[in-house]
Amino acid sequence: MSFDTCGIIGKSSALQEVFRILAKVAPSDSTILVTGESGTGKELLVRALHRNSRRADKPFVPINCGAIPRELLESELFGHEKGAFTHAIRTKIGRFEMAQGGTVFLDEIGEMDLSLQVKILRVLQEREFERVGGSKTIKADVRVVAATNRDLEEEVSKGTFREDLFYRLNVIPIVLPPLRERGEDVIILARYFLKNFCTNHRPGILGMAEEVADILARYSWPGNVRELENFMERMSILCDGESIGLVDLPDKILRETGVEVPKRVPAPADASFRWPELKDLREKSMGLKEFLDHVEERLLTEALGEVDGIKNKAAEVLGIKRTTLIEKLKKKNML
Amino acid sequence: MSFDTCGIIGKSSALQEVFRILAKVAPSDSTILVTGESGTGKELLVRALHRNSRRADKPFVPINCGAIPRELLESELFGHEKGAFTHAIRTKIGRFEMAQGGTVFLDEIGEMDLSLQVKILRVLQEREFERVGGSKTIKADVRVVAATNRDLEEEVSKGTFREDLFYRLNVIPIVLPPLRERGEDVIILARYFLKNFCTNHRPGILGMAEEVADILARYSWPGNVRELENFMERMSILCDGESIGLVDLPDKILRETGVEVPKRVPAPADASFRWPELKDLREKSMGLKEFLDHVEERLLTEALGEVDGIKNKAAEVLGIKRTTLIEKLKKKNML
DNA sequence: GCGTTTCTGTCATATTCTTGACAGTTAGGC
DNA sequence: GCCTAACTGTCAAGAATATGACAGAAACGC
Repeated sequence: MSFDTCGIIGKSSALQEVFRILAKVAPSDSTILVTGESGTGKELLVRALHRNSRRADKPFVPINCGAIPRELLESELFGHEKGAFTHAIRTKIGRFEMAQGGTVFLDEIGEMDLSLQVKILRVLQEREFERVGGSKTIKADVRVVAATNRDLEEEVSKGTFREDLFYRLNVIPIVLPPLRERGEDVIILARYFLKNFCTNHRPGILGMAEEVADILARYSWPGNVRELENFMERMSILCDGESIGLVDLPDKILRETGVEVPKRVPAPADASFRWPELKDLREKSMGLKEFLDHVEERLLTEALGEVDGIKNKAAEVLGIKRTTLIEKLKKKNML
Repeated sequence: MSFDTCGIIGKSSALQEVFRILAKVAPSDSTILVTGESGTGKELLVRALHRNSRRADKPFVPINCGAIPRELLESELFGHEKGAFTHAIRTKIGRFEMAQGGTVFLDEIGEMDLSLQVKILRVLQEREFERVGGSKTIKADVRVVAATNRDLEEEVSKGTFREDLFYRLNVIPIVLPPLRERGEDVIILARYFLKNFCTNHRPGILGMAEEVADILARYSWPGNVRELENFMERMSILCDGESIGLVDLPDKILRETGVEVPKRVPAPADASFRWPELKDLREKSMGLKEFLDHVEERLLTEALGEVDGIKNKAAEVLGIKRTTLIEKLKKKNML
């Protein structure tokens, strides 16, 4: 579908469904409301939306409505004229103006003051606004995307969120699934983060045993992707060996997933991995190229075996193109 | 020096010295006497000589003087006319005639009858001979190379070898060193043979631990290269595992080299080699290419470390060209 | 010093590898 | 049957790699 996912990683059907919707709505200018638990990557999603819209080369202006004191938020959004209030020393451009032609991302819109909600509503309906303390009306050629982790319908019934604004925003609702519902993605993301942290902050490479990956996949990740990312960073710093083992996992995760901690006693190290060394080349009387070829051949064979000879899948497992795999097999007379 | 060694393998200074001489004398037509224990590869050496001579595209005719009954040897060498003796049903061309323009290799010349020695001498001096029972004198445009594992000087003093022939042959003496004096070559050859037998008669690859190689290098190899070759073939058939271990070596060799057999008990398998598997890629979240690159990088680093950063030597250790090594380092930002 | 050897990096060339585009097969689903 | 989806191999072009030829720098012997 040629949709730029801008670094959002995952293959779960839940996520793919989100991408499907996103690809459909991105080209239009419709207002979008993204809902999802905190840490599910809402901002990333909206960035992707922007990048795939007609406004991609115009500004993307995110603003976290929950992080800014309500007194300041208005002038932040709309700007203010000089002398509008104390400290308003000079005229200031607001986010909506900065975003001309582009996209404004209102994060945590559920935190927004009722009084401000009206002004946002006006922007959505009339496509215009005024700076704080200003009288000139400014046209707003912006696409508005909002996000929240609250249940806005509930806020509406509690009276803390304007019903009319909710309906305006909720033209296209997109629900970002929590990590725990993205199955396989946990492992993909975990390995991705681990690798990232290693290349940046570590000599050598820290691996993760498959049993460990399985446990992580079963954990609930209440903090979603953000929690996972932090967790992998911690692991990359704390673990010394070649690979993250069961013993390295914090009790919290082990308890929740109900794993018997095998104690640090056994250390079987039966057939654990060891990077090939020069002496291994010598032992097999191979040159570098021949050795690498042989390693490659073994991996090709194993990959093919694992997927019943389906070259298509084997190539994916190996992270190479199918045609590349075929050419390799040809070269090695395995075809 | 661009000398084609025709499959003679080794780097020992003893052997290099032989090559040096060989390269010098090959282009000339001088008679050569190769001395060396049995199994040192005399025939191979003479073939190399021939191939590097001006006669390379003419016949190379070897004849083992010790293997042919003396009654037959003469007619074998010089041919015979029809009816020269019983069974001489038809005229037969001898080896010297076959070799016209090429090289005749008289192996085990020490075994040759005194009466025949005279005729060889005539070939060397007059460059001519007659077929057995023939009267026509035939010109012999051949280069003669002789070899023996006996001490010809001793044979001369015992009276079993003609002094004049000895001096004629011994124009250029080449002494092929016994394997036990070729140090490092034992290991090179052992690995070479092992690899050969494996590719031909075995699924998979049998390696040889470095400790084993060290022991082989210390053994005396009375049968020289031939014994070593046979031995490696035996190993390739008898050993089951990934690699030849101390326990696989016959007592004879262990006793001679004074090695304590560590019994079959321990089997520590501490950090023994294991070919990388698919799960190792997954554990490190690498694709095939990235993984191989990483293995390569580690090996490059290790090789460089082993030779104090001398890229020239590192390349040799790895069995690649120096320039290739440099390009690889460049690509990996290690330069 | 000076000649010789050894090691070095660069560069152009030849070779090999990778991949996208294509077209043909097979296997179900209906 | 027919359609779709997944899998297959081929091929050409572009990217990447390997290597021979070169020339400059260090090391060595004398």
